[in-house]
Amino acid sequence: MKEVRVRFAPSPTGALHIGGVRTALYNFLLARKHKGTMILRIEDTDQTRFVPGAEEYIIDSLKWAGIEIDEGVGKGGPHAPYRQSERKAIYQKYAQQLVSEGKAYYAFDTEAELEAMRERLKAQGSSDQQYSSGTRMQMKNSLTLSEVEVAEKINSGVHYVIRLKVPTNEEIQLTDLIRGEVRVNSSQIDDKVLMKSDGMPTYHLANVVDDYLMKISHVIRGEEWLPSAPLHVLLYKFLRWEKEMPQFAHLPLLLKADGNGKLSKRDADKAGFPIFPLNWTDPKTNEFSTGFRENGYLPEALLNFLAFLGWNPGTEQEIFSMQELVDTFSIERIGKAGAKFDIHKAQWFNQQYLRAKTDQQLSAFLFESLKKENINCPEEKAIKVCAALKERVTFPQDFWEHGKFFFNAPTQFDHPLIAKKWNNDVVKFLSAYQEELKAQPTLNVESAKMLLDHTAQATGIASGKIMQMLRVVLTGGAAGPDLMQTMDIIGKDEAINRISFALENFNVKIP
RNA sequence: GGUCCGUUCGUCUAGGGGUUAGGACAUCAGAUUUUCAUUCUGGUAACACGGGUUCGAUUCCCGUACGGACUACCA
Repeated sequence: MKEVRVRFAPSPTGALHIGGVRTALYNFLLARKHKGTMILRIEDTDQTRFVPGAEEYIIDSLKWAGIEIDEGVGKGGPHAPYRQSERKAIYQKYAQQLVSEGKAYYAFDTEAELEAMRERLKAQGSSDQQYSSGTRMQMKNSLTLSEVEVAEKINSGVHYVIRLKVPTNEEIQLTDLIRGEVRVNSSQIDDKVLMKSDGMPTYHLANVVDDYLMKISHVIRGEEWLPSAPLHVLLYKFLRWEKEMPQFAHLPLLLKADGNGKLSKRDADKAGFPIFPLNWTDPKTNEFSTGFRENGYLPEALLNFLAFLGWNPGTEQEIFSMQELVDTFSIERIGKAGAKFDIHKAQWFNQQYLRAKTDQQLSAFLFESLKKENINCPEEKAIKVCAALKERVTFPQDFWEHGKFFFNAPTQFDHPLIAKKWNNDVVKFLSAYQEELKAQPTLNVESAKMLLDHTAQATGIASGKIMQMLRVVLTGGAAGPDLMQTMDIIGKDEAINRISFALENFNVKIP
């Protein structure tokens, strides 16, 4: 097998879509598996759609996700430059070659003339309104104009494009690694523009030329490219690069979770989950979008989730480290059908990955939140808090969200619950418990529990009857981690303070 | 409209001419627990439809339906 060289080739027209991350991932996995090379190429041939910052965003996103680039933009390499806008002359050369060999031609039609053609064909009831073998002889191009006219036009600076002269009625066949044989009759393909009037190539030309020059072995891209793949095959043929033609693998699409259709930012917004890896503010519209990173998704969990959208190892293992993905991945096991994007599963992966970390690793997440809140905390306490909260957390920020009461006395209490459960027995029990706590030199999980049992005995009130109120008193809420553990973490003095506060303030409500 | 691609539980999917059609997420119920969560146990739930081929088809073939992509001097 020849050296595996794959490329991820986004265009810098905005934030990187999550589907793009998956495409990049599959490319990366194949490269790593075969000790090949992962290339990042920026396809910025459409100057009108260029968005400042998008390229950096793409690079940052891949870096965050752990998808490493071996060669390309931001990295350099033997085939530089890797930004297509900087390779204009190269495409120009091949386009000229095709023209001189009669495989492409100049076209001078204006937008209005193209529109008129489409309208005319439509009116005639023609099934397709393409600029193709059937219509090209009625248009203004170097096939219909004399050599002199063409030269005149070009010299006068009139805008023109170069179009591919697609042959009539020729069977074009390609083998897609995922879909098998795909056959298309060339009559279905229109005379695609290769060079635009601004001197830039279109995707089709640039893509084929670069893949050839950069010695790409596998083109792994989204299914939306399948219809134009035959055109690309034709280009390889016309350029006599058939032998070096890469293998194609067209990935199934990522679909929206409910209903049908391609996953879009709109759907994600509606369902309340991100679709971009990192936060992004569109410089043109100023529209802000949240990212997976800022929402608390761990990159390794997101990647694991993404890897399984369209691919599976055929075993029952679900949790895969990057290395395991590399070892197990194969194009043959990529499915054909589109996959709906279900954020629940992504959350489950996140939870799994979070739980697999040590309490100390987890404490780093808590410290991030504490820093924002300007709270100092010994590492020992942070670790204990994380241990207590570990099983009930999906995102890193949950440690703070679910554990605020470990650092600040609650200011809000579950009033309906208090109204229902606060009674004289509770007051009697908590008063006694408070006294026992005061008499105790140190408080830990064991002594808190021991004292609780002792208080129950002394007052004749079962501790089960007051536990929920004790929880509200200490944490403000009705649910949370083990109470004895909670008391151990907040400490003796704070526990006593919170009980006193409740005794003084909750008492009022008892008739 | 045309071309191309696709279709197994609600979702991600395994499987493949003869299976009790398997797993995971979600969901429901029970158990455990001082609450919630976790954990454990169990349950509901799928081969789009119609023809062939075959002793037998969810699996192979052909249609139909449905869905999707593409149909720009966008990628």
